[in-house]
Amino acid sequence: MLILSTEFFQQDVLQLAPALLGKILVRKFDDGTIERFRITETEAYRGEEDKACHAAKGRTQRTEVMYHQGGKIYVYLIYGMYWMLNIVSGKENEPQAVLIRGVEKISGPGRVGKKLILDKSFYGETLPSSRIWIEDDNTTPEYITTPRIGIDYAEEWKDLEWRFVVSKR
DNA sequence: ACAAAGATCCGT
DNA sequence: CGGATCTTTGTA
Repeated sequence: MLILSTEFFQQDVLQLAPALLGKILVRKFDDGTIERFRITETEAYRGEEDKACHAAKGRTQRTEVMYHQGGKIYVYLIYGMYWMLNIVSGKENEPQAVLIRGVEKISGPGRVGKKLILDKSFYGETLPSSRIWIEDDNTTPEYITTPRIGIDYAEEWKDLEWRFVVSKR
């Protein structure tokens, strides 16, 4: 069992997104309880050219952390009620992030954020931190790729197969 | 200052 | 298929 270092997340998002499948997302809650969730579904968002990526709008207060070195957390509130968990990847000034879309027994990024009790205070937090980190137990599941979900507005970028899902067996 | 849309989920 | 619910962003 190994806790992934900050540097691990500095590889390109198209490498990191599938590499995170099978890894274990660990959350230590305020009451001291620790829970582990194996990652089953991720998506890659890459660069200002990617119309589906929030950084397509450039460097703003919200997207700032995506321009940092990989290893930080990017959270944002969507539809007024769901906190989406992303891991910033790549090098400085390469806006990228991996969206954690699902973990074992929990499908959907909104439900993941709810289960982990995320909020704005996680924005910019560096992995590993005292209350959230990712472990590797050398599980490398098989997976399939599909287009990303919920980005129909992204024109020619909407069909890229940048969603990675562990395949059942 | 205001309006519009959003990397979603749930109930009808 | 529509409502919930509020932040971010663009436009004036």
